[in-house]
Amino acid sequence: MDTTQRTEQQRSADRRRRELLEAADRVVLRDGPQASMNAIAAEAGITKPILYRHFGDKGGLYAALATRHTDALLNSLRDALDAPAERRERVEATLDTYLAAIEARPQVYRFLMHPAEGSTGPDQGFDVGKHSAPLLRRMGEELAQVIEERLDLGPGSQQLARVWGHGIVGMMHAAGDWWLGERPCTRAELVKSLADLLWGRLAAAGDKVGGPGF
Amino acid sequence: MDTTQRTEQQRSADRRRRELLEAADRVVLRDGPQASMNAIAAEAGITKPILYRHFGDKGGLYAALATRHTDALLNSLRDALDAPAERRERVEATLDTYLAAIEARPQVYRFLMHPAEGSTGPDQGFDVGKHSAPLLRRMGEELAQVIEERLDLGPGSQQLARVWGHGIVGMMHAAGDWWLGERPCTRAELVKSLADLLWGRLAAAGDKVGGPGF
DNA sequence: CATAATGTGTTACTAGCGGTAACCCGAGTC
DNA sequence: GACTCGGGTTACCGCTAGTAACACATTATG
Repeated sequence: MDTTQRTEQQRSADRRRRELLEAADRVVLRDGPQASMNAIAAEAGITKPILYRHFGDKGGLYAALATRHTDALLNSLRDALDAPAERRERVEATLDTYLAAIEARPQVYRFLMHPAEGSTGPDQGFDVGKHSAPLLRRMGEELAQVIEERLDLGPGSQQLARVWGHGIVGMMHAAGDWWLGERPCTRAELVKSLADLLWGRLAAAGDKVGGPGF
Repeated sequence: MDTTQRTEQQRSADRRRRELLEAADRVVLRDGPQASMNAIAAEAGITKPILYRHFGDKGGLYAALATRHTDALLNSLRDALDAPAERRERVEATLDTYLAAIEARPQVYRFLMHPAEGSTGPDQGFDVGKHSAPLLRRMGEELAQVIEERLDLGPGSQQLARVWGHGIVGMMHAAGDWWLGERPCTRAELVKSLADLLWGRLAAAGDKVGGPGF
């Protein structure tokens, strides 16, 4: 039988794969999104073609790497979302979890968010770009699912939940990106401000006296 | 005096610059964000070094191109924001303006949003990336300014307005990006859903019966 | 035991990118 | 006529993603 042999090889391949991913992780953490295949191969102590045998192309490597971090982050977010507390507290916890993650490892974050899909190569249409739902989309869909599962939104709830999921994720992302660059306030303040926004303070705010209103 | 001569040259240079930008526009509209300097030069009927003499590097060309479209879009948004109507209507008009813009010219939109900053070149740290506030930031700042000018937000209003500005822009962007890819509903529906989100319907919604609440 | 096959790795290459140095040529000027 | 000078080109550099072809070890098989 070659099944045992195949599993043996499979295991070995998986181990190598994990080693390569860890090396890639280190390089990305050091060099950011511009990490080149050469650099990653060098860090792993091997040469490029091996990387390509394992991951197909840069998109494949990106996908594998992204899936890892994405899964980890999504798990954290789910935990925050599932904590036993008031809705507002949960929202704040989720926002804070996300912001803490991007604060702790900005290089990884930038790699995930700005996958440098420019791909100087001649193959742009091939399978790069479609590799794995680029984190933002996945987060949006996940959040949409949670919203749709737990909130009573009346008719058209599914569509509404999806719009909100992507919208909220986008809000979180853009604000986080800006905050990470300028650090204009503490994380807690940012969380509170965003939660206030989601709680309708924009609609509730009064016009400034003398102004034409907004 | 050489002032007349200089203005003469200046005018000529400006004309060329505009021609080049229009050529670049055409290429970007056709090829998307991967438009190469070679392709742009070819479209303009000239060769690369001229482009580099005019714009410094790819970042400079991007900046010039982006500034153009960004200014146009920002003007449209300001108009929508300044229309004489209720706040809710203004917000909806602004959202709709943005979404209509990205719907009308998705290639340009993708070029502006995902500048392909990967920049395979060896110069990543030089001045690329810092060129011009990448649209999202500019929109965020503009919106923040409008919010801060017109709304009475109490203490810390400036910070709050900036967080909201970037957050709302991010929401609009992410939802728009997703919508543009999947087209799950009409533009009007999307606008209404987003406005509802901003109006606090998330906080106001009831828990789904039987569920643990959100 | 020799030989074929198979996985694992390398070197050396292609094609295309952003960016630049060096040259080239026509138009004015002394 | 020599001379600068702005606008243009060719030919190149160093880098990238990706690949073809070759080399070595191990293992299965005659």
